[in-house]
Amino acid sequence: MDATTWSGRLDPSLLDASLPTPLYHQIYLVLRENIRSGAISSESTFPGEQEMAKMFNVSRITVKRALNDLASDGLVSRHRGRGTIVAGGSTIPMVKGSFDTLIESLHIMGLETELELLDVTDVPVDDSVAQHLGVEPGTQVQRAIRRRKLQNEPFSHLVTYVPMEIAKRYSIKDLASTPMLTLLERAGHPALEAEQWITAVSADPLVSAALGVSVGSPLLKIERVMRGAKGEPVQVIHGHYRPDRFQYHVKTHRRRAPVSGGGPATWRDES
Amino acid sequence: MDATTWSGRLDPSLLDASLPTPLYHQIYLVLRENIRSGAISSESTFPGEQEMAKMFNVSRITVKRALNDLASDGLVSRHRGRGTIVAGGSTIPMVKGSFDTLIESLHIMGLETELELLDVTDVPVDDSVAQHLGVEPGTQVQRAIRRRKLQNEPFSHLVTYVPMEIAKRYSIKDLASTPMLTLLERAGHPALEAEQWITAVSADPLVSAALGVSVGSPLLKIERVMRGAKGEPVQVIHGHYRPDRFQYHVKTHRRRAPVSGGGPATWRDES
DNA sequence: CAATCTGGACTTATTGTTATACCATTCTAT
DNA sequence: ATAGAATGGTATAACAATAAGTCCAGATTG
Repeated sequence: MDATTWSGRLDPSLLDASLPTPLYHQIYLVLRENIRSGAISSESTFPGEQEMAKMFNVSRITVKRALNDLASDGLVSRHRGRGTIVAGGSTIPMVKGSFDTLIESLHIMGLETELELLDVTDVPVDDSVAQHLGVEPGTQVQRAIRRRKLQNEPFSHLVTYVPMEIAKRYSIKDLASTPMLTLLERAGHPALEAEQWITAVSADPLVSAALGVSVGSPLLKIERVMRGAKGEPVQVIHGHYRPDRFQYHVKTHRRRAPVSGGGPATWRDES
Repeated sequence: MDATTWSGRLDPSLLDASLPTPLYHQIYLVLRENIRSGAISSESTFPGEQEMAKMFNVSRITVKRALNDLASDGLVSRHRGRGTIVAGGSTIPMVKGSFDTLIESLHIMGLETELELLDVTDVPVDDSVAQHLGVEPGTQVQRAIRRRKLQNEPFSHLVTYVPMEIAKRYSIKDLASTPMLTLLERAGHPALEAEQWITAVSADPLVSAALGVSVGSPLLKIERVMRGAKGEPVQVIHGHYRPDRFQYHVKTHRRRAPVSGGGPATWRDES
């Protein structure tokens, strides 16, 4: 086996034909993920279209379309007679979020990224947000929709809900120019505690349009509740992040040496 | 407005027709996400098909198909003359991962969930894993593919890579019965440090088959490098998690009181 | 320079999506 | 009770997209 040729170890019989997603797009997704994760190293050459067609058990033209889509994304380059080559040096800027140093992380974000204020409206909260904010469903709160960019490329879509009594202590102008955490501090409700839930979701049309991704493509979703000195909720954030531009990074270490074969030990975050 | 009727605040003009994803599926995804996140409370009634068709600016039959798909997932119930009602009490068991108490979390998982050993093979590592393990690409390592279930429903797909010199200190039989962290301890390389990267990815055919989800559906992906006493990598895990059955939960608090308008403060995890 | 690899372009059968029109059931106001 | 107006369900048809077969063009390699 040639070291510069990717030896696809993909099980062919696993594409699902009973799906609304066309085959060529499924193949596109698989290959893109393999490229992004580094499982297919850059500068390496794919097997030919014919061979890949056999691998996936589809027609050659189906593979071709997937590869062409990758090429139009700039992830691979294709040349007659030479083959399809994984584009090297894909220096996509990547934002790294971190739990260890949440605030530093947010501050660095604030410095290195641009924030866009898309909308500010007072809305009645739905059940989920109401529960987190500790108010009755339907209560009016201030909803701000913001978008964060890195080098002019959007990577996160943020919907924040702030109780009216806190929100009325700053202006919409402030919102556009000042970090929200600072505004909350000034309003007398500094965020002291954060609780987060992290999942993955399909991009819905609203968010996908804002982030420039396809509807249904995977996004990292983070729901965050910020609480003040008395444990009172001061802010709820629903954040959606492009996984190709944003990644959460966590480093933990064990608190005490493990006992061989023993019970659970505890870990804590690095400082 | 009736309290039991969901007042859809969905922007109609945002469905993207220039995509491989059909309209009915985009609508399905949007509604499903709204139900799952709690934005549409359970027991509430949707507006009629006709009205929703206007909302999304599509034909009634397109909305119908989305709603039928939701119904066949058991998320809503539909009755002639009555309408479409969000199914209540969706007691889907959910596993909660946590960074704060990584090991406890893993131990609880080990107790409350079932682990399946799907495959153990010695394979040459790809570039990405090689880098994390600090070995040359192509070096042989032990790869174990495992699947974790909660109440017989799979929720995670785990691929672990262990250097051969560590792997040969335990048997495959051990692997099937004993937690991996315990095996590593016994092998003289207890995991003392963990580094994780969290993103979202589309399910590729291999993982989707193992987890029982559609190809292309969103999954939470966690890459974890475990290191020993001297910082030597002892294990690399590539984990894929079903977002409807697994969620990461993090609670952090600020280390010191913030200075109003001041510089960055630090946070750390709750203990 | 010829054989053979590579990807590209064209045509076509099939499938899937979406819309229009009409039917069945349930609820509600009379 | 009963009529009307909700609701969702079914049938048909136009249209678009997918995926396969076949032939063509450029590059590489001996």
